[in-house]
Amino acid sequence: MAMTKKYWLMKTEPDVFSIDDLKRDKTTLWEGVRNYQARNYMTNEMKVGDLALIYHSSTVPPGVAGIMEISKAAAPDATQFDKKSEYYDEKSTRENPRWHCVQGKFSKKFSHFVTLDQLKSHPALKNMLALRKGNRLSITPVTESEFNTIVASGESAR
DNA sequence: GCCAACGTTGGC
DNA sequence: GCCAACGTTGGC
Repeated sequence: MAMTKKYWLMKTEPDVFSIDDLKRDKTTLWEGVRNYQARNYMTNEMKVGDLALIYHSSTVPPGVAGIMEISKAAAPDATQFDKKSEYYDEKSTRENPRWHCVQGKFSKKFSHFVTLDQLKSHPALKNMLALRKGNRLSITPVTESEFNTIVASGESAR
């Protein structure tokens, strides 16, 4: 029996890594997550074939830029062992790594960037986890209908 | 286990 | 650059 596909929203600062970088590179390791709840989503719940909305944060305006498909399950994040990396974690060991990351592959860039204002004003998204006040998690689950609503906005002719 | 102090996120 | 909201750390 095939597992039900899950949907996610994953934040990235496009100055660091953008949907265009993903399109160019084809795949990416989602390195640098240093929050346990976000990590747990990757290690415990994300499966190959899941789809993630790529959200550009700290931009004007912020919003959803496209879609990435999860292409490899979570594995230890190499940057935690790299002393030169800003993601280095001295408390992490190779025997017992703290941080993991999934691999994603480019799926699509929306023809229309879906801004945070549009997300907030859409009735079908009023319960969306990522939009709740104070939510700073870089990875959040998205329902299938929320996902489809956002994709429809991103792909709509305007 | 509590909680104050501190650090980070991310919209504005 | 500000700051609300939240997560993490570490002393006790």
